[in-house]
Formats: sequence, structure tokens, C-alpha cells
Amino acid sequence: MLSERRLEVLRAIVQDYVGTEEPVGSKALTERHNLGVSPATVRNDMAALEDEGYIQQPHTSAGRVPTDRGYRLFVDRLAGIRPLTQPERRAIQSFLDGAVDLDDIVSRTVRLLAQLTRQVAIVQYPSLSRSTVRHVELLALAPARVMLVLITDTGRVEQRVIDAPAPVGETLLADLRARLNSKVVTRRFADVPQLVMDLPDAFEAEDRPIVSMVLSTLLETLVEDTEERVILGGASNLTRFGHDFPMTIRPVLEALEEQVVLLKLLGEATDSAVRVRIGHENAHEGLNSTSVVSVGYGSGDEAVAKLGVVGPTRMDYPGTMGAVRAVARYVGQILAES
Amino acid sequence: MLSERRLEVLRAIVQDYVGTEEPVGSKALTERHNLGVSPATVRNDMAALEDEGYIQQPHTSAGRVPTDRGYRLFVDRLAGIRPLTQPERRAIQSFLDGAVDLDDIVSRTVRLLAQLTRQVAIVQYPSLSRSTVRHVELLALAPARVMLVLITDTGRVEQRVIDAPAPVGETLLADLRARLNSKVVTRRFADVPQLVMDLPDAFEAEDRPIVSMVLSTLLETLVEDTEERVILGGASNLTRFGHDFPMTIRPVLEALEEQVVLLKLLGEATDSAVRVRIGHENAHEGLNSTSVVSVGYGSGDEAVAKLGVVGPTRMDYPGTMGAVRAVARYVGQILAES
DNA sequence: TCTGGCAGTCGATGGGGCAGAGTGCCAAAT
DNA sequence: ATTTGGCACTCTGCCCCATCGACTGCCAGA
Repeated sequence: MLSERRLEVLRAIVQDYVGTEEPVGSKALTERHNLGVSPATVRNDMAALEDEGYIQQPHTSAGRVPTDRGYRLFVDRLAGIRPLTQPERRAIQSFLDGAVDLDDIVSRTVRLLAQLTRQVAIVQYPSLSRSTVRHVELLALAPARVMLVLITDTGRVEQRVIDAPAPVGETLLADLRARLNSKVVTRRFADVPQLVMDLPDAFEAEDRPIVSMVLSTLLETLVEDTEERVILGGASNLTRFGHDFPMTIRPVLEALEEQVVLLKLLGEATDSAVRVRIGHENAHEGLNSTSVVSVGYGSGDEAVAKLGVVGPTRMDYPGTMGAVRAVARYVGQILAES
Repeated sequence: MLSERRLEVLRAIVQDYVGTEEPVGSKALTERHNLGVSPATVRNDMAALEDEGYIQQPHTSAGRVPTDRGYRLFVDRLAGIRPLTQPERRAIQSFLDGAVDLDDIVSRTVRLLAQLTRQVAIVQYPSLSRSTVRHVELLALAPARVMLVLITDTGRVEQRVIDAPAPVGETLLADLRARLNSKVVTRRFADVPQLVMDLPDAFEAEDRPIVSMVLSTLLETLVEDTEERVILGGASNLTRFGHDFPMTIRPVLEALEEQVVLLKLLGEATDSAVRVRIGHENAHEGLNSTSVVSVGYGSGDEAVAKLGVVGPTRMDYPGTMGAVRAVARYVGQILAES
């Protein structure tokens, strides 16, 4: 396998390349990092690294540039996650603390993340599928018209209007509201259908149609709103992609406009481990020269949604991963509090 | 003043330049448009137009390019608004007809507009300042924690969590809910502050702090909700800006991320006349080489919000204006129906 | 007022030559 | 077996220069 020193050389190459954006040569390497060996030795190591596919030269007689594979090794074995500095933590906290509602939290998060990483940030709205019900409210808008309001533990509110076949009494409404809430509050969306199944039995036969109607509307809402929304910010950071970006930036911008693509980008993982997708590891063509750093976040131990950033494969992985992880944690806290 | 033919020359220059993206010379002009005069004559006219500041040459011995002033004259006097073709109209209609709610209408509109004009589209949400309150709900999440839910007649729902200084009794909450609703339901947002002003007087002294707290949160929500939201789409069209766009695109992307800037871009006008802001007419620096075409739209005769597109000053004005106007009309219709 | 002709200007293009940076390889040293 | 210094070689990037082509402006004549 690769000797310790060769890994060290790879690490140095990645760090220098990320810093300078220019292919790095053997001489420059020995000067900037004190590896304790001569350029010639480094050259040999580089040749070996190139054979293994970790680095590559853009042209004969140019310096080396990490390949996707090289970045992968770097991320997996050579680099840790850099924790944020104290001032950065404070900045995050004060920035997120002012949020007034869920929309605000999400939009602040995306801006914060973009600013912190100087890259394009993506934040998924807390998904409803893992959410729990905080409260169900029933309001009589008119004698035969009921509004159903669903409030989730993530602060999201959804509403539906139900046209009943006959006037609905206030007492019935109150009764249904009470029973419904006692059944479903604190329960997960996924469990709700079973929990309310036998609810109509508790009512008079004449009331059952409207009860069923309310229930089916509730279930519909639960399903429909599991739909996952994503917002993004910091698009202007795309201009820092590199000198050749006219070719690069176009497909990226296009990809970023598709909700579906964004969702896929964030990946399936929903635990709180930071994931990195490098270059071609992203299935989506056009994002072949970008990397995505993503992580799940949520109010409890379980993630309810994901967030992340997308930037050039040549990015500061430790720093970006640190920022993404930290933001996810703080957002989780904020969500848990509200 | 400028002779008829000189205006014709200006029009030809604008059209050619928009088409080719390259400075246009006297010879090419006479070949493409049959002006009935020789290149030499056109040269004289061009010199005159340049003296007046309508066109300019990038370098000595290059063709001419319209100035902002030239575009302005073109838009004001030389070009009409090109109506859309029948297929285009049908496309608009079928695209917008599938919308299920307000969010959907707006997001479809922005995509449609971006696609139609192949530029960056901006759509402002219908303003809520004319909305009325349908219902206010108060829920006890915890003993000293109340959630306020506001439901508007447009079907929009907003919620806020209030941390009370002391536990809030259920009876107090019910009382407040009832009184509040009887005051504000069916009332316009703008009228609410006055209506609830004396509400605390109806409560025991010890309850007044929490009552005031709820009221001020409500008023805050009303104000914020009236606040105008804007969304945009088609950012990938920025890549069609021109060859030199690295310099150009950056400030534009930055500007487009600021809600405030976007709102200003759309301008103040709220009637249904299409407005064009060309280059430096946009106060915002960094948008000096872009033009904004905007128009008000609404469900009735009165415009409730604005939409538009932003693109390079070198854009197809008649076509863009036509598309913007048409989309605004159709969206107005859709809104009126729902 | 228009037109053709003519000289002049300037950007774009492409070749040639010259560094500079970097590599691969080899033979000697450790 | 590994490391090192040396050396020849190969590129790219840059500058310079000459050429080409597309314009313009101006002037004299129709």
C-alpha cells in the first residue's frame, strides 16, 4: 500500500491545490511543507500516486492536481473535520436566534450556511414524514364549512377547508377536536392512520360521515405535505468556481433550479454524520466537477431533513464539513426549542 | 431633430445588435435592411446618432453599439410590443391552469416567464395588505407557551409562538380567543390595530401583560405578512449574458439574492402598463448593464403585485415586453377565478 | 443631399522565440 | 532499498511582430 509519507504528500498536494487553485509541483511542495525529503523523492512519490489514480497532471510537465479519487482518500483518511472557532459559533447562534417562524429559520439557515462556507447552500424544509403532530384544530368557518389546521412539532402549519354535507354543530366539533387530539398529539405522521381508524365508532351514526370526512382530509394532508421542499442561497458564490467557469457554471445553475435534483443531491442518509459526494460520485451529469457536503438535522436525535452545500471539488473539505455540521446542530437546537 | 431615416437606422442597429451580439457596421446594415441608401450615407447618419449619444463605438474602427439612451429611444418610439403567437398563448394557459394553490401559481408563473423570455424572472407574491382576517386561533403548547395562528381569507396561515412570563389559564385563553375573533374576523389587516387597541381593558389587571403580548405578536405578524415576498427563477439564463460575463454576472447574482433589491427592481408602478428600466436607469449599481421589464398584475382592475424579468440591456424588448404583459394578464385571470 | 473612393485606425489572428516550471530517469550516495 | 543530485526534455504562457480585415472619416463629384 501507500507509505505514510506518500499519504502525507497527497495531503500536502490537496491542501496546496485548494489554496492556490494551481497545479502543484514537487519543488513548491518541499518548500511549503517540511517533509524532510528532497524534491526528487517527492517526484517519485507523485509518480506512484499518479499510478494509483489519486492525482493527475493536466499536461505533461505541469504540476499535479488531485483526482476525485484523491479527494476521496483525503476526506476519508487524511483530514478531520475542523471545528468552528468560538467567534464563528457565536455568529451562528446570534444569527439564528432572531428567527420568528419556520420559514424564517430555514431562510436564515440557508443564508448563514452560504456565508460561512462561501458556497451555494441547500436547506430542505423539515420533512413531515418523521414529524409528530403537535395539535389539530377544527374551526367552523360557516355552518357547513370546517377548517382543519394541522400543527407539527417543527412549527409547520397546514390547513384545509372541508365542505360538509350538513351543518356541523359546535359541540360535535369540540368533541371531535378533543378526541382527535388525544389520539394523535405527539404521534408520528406515519402512525396516525392506524390511531384514528376506529374513531368514527365513538360517534353517533349520523355524525359519522362528517367525522370520516375530517379524518380522510387529515390523512390526505399528512401524505401530501410530506412533499419535500428545498431552498437554496449563495448562488453568487458560483462565480468563485474557477477561471474556466463559463462551461462549468451553466449546468450547475440549471441543476440548482430543479427541486428534484436538489433533493437527490442531499442524498438519502438521514443521520447526523456528515456526507461528502465528490465529483463523479454525484450521479447528476453537469455536477461532475462539484462536491456536495450534506448532513441530516432535526429537533431530536433523529434527523427530519437535510442541509448541505455544493461547491467545486476543489474545496476546503475540513472547513466546509465543520461549518455544515455546526449549522445543522444549531438549527436542530432551535427547532427543538420552538 | 433626427430625420425619419436616422431613426430607421437606429432601429436597424438595435435589431442587428440584439441579434448578433456584435457591433454593427455601415456596410452590414445596408445589406441586411434595405434602407435604399449607400453605406456612406449610413455612416453620416451614424456619426449624427453618435453625436446625439444614441450609439457609440467600443473602439475606433469598430461597428456601433446602442447606448442606454439609444435603447430608450428604441423602446419609446421605435418598437411596439410584440403580441404572443397563438401557440405561446395556449402554452401559457395550459401551464398555469394546473395550479392548485397560491404558492403553486406563483412558482409556475416564475418558471413560465423565465422559459418564455429566456431570462431571469421575478414574481412578487400578491400583497396581503388588502386581505382580511378569517380566524385567529390560540393554542396552549405548554403552561406558559402559547401558539398564535392567523388565518387569512386568501387561505394563508401564519403562526407564532409566544413565551409568556407566567402560566396562562385555559379559560383566559378561551376568553381572549373569543373576544379577539369577534373584533377582527372579516376585517382588513390595516384596520386591525385600531380594533384591538382597547382590548386589554376588558381583562383583569393581572392578565393584561399576556393579553398585550398576544396582541403585539398578532400585529407584528400582520405587518410582516404584508411585507412583500419575491421569488425568482431562470437564473441559468444568466449564462447567456455575453462573452464577458464573469465580470457582469457576479454583481447581478448578488443583487438577485436580496429581496429588497428585487422589490426595488420591480419598481413602484402598480398599473398594468409595461415598464422598462434600461441600464443605468436602475439605481442599483452592478445592474448597470441589465434592463428590467416589469408590470403590475392583479385579480381585478387594481394591481396587487408585480412581476417582470431582468436581462442584459441588449435584449429583445418587443418580445420580452409582450411575454411579460401576456403572463401578467393570464395570472390575473387565474387569481380572479380562485 | 447622397455617393464612391481612399487613406487611416484599430482589434483580432497566428507564428516564432524565449523563459520558466516541472517531469522522468539514471547513477551515485546513504 | 531508498534517497538524492544532476541532466535532458517537454510543455505552457508570454511577448513581439507582422498581417489581415473590418470599420470609419473625409473629400470631391454627381
